[in-house]
Amino acid sequence: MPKRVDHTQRRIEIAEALIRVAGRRGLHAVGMRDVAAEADVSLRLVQYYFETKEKLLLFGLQLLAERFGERVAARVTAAEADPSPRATVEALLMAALPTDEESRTFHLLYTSYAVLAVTDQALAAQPFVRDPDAAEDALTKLLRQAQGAGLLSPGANPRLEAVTLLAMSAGLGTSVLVGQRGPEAAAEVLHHQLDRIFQESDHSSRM
Amino acid sequence: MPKRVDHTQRRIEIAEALIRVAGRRGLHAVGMRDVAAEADVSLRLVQYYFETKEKLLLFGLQLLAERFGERVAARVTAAEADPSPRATVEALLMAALPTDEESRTFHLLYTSYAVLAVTDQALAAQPFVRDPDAAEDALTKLLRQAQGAGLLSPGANPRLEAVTLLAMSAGLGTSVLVGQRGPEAAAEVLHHQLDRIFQESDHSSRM
DNA sequence: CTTTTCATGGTACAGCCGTATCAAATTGAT
DNA sequence: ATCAATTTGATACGGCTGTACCATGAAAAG
Repeated sequence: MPKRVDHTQRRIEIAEALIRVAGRRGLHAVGMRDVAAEADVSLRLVQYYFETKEKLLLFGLQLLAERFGERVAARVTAAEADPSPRATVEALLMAALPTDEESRTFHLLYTSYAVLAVTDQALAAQPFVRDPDAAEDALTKLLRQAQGAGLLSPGANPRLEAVTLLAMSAGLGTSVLVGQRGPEAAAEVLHHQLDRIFQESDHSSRM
Repeated sequence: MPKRVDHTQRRIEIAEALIRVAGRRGLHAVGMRDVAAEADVSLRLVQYYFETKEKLLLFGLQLLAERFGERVAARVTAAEADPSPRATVEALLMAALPTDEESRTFHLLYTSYAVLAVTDQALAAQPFVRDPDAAEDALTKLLRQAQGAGLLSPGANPRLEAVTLLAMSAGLGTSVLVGQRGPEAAAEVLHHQLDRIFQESDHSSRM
């Protein structure tokens, strides 16, 4: 048999090129030829590994979500060195803000995909909802643990707070993306909200 | 001189057609011919009133923002019949959620424009930031008034809460748009957040 | 060797897009 | 009525897009 190439690896390389060029010029502006040029391969090769553009986009979305999930997971894991549950929660939420170029690209492209999914059924069939739900579950779990440790303000509803925090984080992320405010300002808002939920200090009863 | 037509009116009609078809098929999928067909005029006419597609898009965005601003203002005004400041705030935030078709279209298109503006400088130059800032100012003002009336929880920061609420509303709106949750669930989250901010004596909360 | 099968390249094609061009109506002022 | 400004209409053009087609290079198997 002829030269064997790891298809999956090649597909990843090409999809990474897609993500790069889309992050620069916008998802709407990227064509097959742009991806080929960015990946430094021929147009035919892009067609070879992804028969159609739609499949390329789907794979790109998948890869994007995967990569970002890993990024968040890594930060959360790193934060778990800190015994404080709040640090973990904070790491999770902050990782979602478009602070550096990588997260900025993620935010931009994920939003682009989401907008497309509203009117494109092929994208809508993709697990767009699954990832946010996973984040919701993970955050809820963290909050529940904190609640078990008596760190949460009384009467807090972990799931509700998780939804609230994630919605805030997403909204703040978008506002940062469009330049309405800087990442620091967004972080501050998040921080303040965490202060409210993790009401550890002003509990004067120590018996 | 020939038949006099109100140019502004015609431009509005055509831009409305743009908004309709873009709300249905997505902004990325709409072309000049689609707009012409939707407005039931010839392609040439669309070119006549908007020399270029870019100008059409810009005008469409402008109209969209204007219309939505009026919508929100109308709801807020209507809510002001209710003496409770909270009702006004609630009206403002709820009007931004994609509950019916009109607000759904607004959310979809505004997000589409915002995403485009990140990589397109012509759109970025548009006052994308002005409108959110206006909403922020308006909401801050409302909260300050409520605070003056002693209705807010102690130590609340009106501006910070305004930013928080709007970010949440935007994030929740997106999640509703992509079908992650229903409008009722989003409203519930918002409602709960308002319960927290408006912490005074247990008012006779109607509804 | 040859053969077979995968991998790559170049290029052509049909279609759509925004825009430009060429005409023709319509209508108010002279 | 005539003229000319304004508004509408049909169509053509160049460019770009995704995809299909045909060919060739490379390397393992016979």
